[in-house]
Amino acid sequence: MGSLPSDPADVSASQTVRAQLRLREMILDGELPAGERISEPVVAELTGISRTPIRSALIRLQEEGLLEPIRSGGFRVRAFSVDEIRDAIEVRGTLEGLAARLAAERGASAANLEALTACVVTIDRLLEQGDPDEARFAAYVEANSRFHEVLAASCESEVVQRQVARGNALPFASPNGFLRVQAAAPDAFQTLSIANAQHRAVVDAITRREGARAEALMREHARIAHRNLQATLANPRVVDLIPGGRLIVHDG
Amino acid sequence: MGSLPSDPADVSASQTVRAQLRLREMILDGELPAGERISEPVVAELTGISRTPIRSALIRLQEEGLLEPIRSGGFRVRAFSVDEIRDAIEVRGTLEGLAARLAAERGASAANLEALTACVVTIDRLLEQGDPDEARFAAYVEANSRFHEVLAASCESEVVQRQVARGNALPFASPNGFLRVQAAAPDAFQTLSIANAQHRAVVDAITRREGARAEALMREHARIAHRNLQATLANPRVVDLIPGGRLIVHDG
DNA sequence: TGTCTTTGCGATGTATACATGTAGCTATTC
DNA sequence: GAATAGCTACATGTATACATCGCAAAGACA
Repeated sequence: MGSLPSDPADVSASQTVRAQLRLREMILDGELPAGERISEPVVAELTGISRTPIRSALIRLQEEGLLEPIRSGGFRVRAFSVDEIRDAIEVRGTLEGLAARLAAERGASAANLEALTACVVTIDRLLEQGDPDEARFAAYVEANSRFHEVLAASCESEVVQRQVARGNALPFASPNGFLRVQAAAPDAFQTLSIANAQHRAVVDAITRREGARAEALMREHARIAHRNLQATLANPRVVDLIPGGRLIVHDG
Repeated sequence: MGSLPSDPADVSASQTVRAQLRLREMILDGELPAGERISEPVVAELTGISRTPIRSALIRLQEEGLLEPIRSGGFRVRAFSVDEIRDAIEVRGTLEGLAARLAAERGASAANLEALTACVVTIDRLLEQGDPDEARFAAYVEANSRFHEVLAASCESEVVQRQVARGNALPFASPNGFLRVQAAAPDAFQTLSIANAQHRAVVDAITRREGARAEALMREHARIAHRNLQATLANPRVVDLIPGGRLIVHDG
């Protein structure tokens, strides 16, 4: 009842889930700065949610990797070095590569292959339309998201799917993490075209049961994010285009 | 105060940690059978710990993969199909392979390389002594554990290390999961020798900065567990030799 | 003036009380 | 006899009260 009515997607969910969503949002938006201790009473007051559900949410966010425990108790918002982001991207690529390989070796269902193809086609059409406006960009994010989601599901392994989701948990590691800066780059069209060509090639590899090829492609596909990371660092003004950009610590 | 004095490793830790350790133990020992809902008041009574820390522990164990949420609320002990265990082993191999590759490509520290070699030498000496008694087996477990631990640390990446730890979280996926059944097999000496030869080869590959070789070796190394899993299924009497063996559900 | 000590505030960790919702059982009716 | 409806009991989700521990600030003493 105490929760603000402006909160989105907060209806008909438990306080714990609401707290988790809200806190993640606050962290990614920089309302809770990196390195700062999270005070339970303060965020309880801020969100209008009592301490108990806040507590549960904090534990989940720690497991998620967004928070780190403090020795004397409680949590603080984690800061991410460039090296850590690079490694997180590599982890995602490796896990998505595993999913692709297993999908190829074990055979993906016709439904999943169709869904993957549909995503590729959608993205191709969007790219044909030239410079993206906000609506087309949202459609692109949606299709890209769905491609990676269906791919993880294509190996029909809950265990793998779960682990891939964990690999994507860090905001910078997610397939959509750097999408906004990617789309804002001068060579955006080319990069996005290459990315979608990789999508298409992966679907082809899975269809032909070529596991090693599918795996290598997904790994390389993830490494596009490395370039985007570099671009982000070179042009600090775009740091606010990526979720949680403020959490990046710029060390030597 | 209410906790049983017989509890091991329970001194000087928070109630939450105690609860997590104790609950994990109870699940792995079969005290809390797979599929059964975990009743907070019951385990609170059983452990002498109040509901709040129990709650925190349950959330952590869910993130760990040992529990699954129930739609109407609460958690139940997860059952693992043979396929899921197979996939979990594959995930571990993939992540340890990543760690090995990065260690090779980036170069491992002299200290880590020495520590890895020390583990290999220790295991070799233990194998030379013939049939293992309980003490030698414990030493073997210790050395094997340490090898995998140091390997994960050798890429100097907290992110990778963390993800490897997550991959090992499921009891069957851990490097030591099937060690007892492996040591009890008739061809135990040969299998353990092969495993240690793989250890040695990985160290060699990392030293020579041969990333692809190191990765392939760790993947194949993990797959030894597949054979052990088959052996376990063929001889149901050894199911109690592996931690959490009772959680395996035997479907067609 | 600097350092050490002490005091106080506020945080977390823990326990418990309360409300709501669900599942299972029983009784009644068709 | 079976099915349905209602009730009971117990579970979780939530809120809050309490104790302990850490940290910071202020004051006193050398």
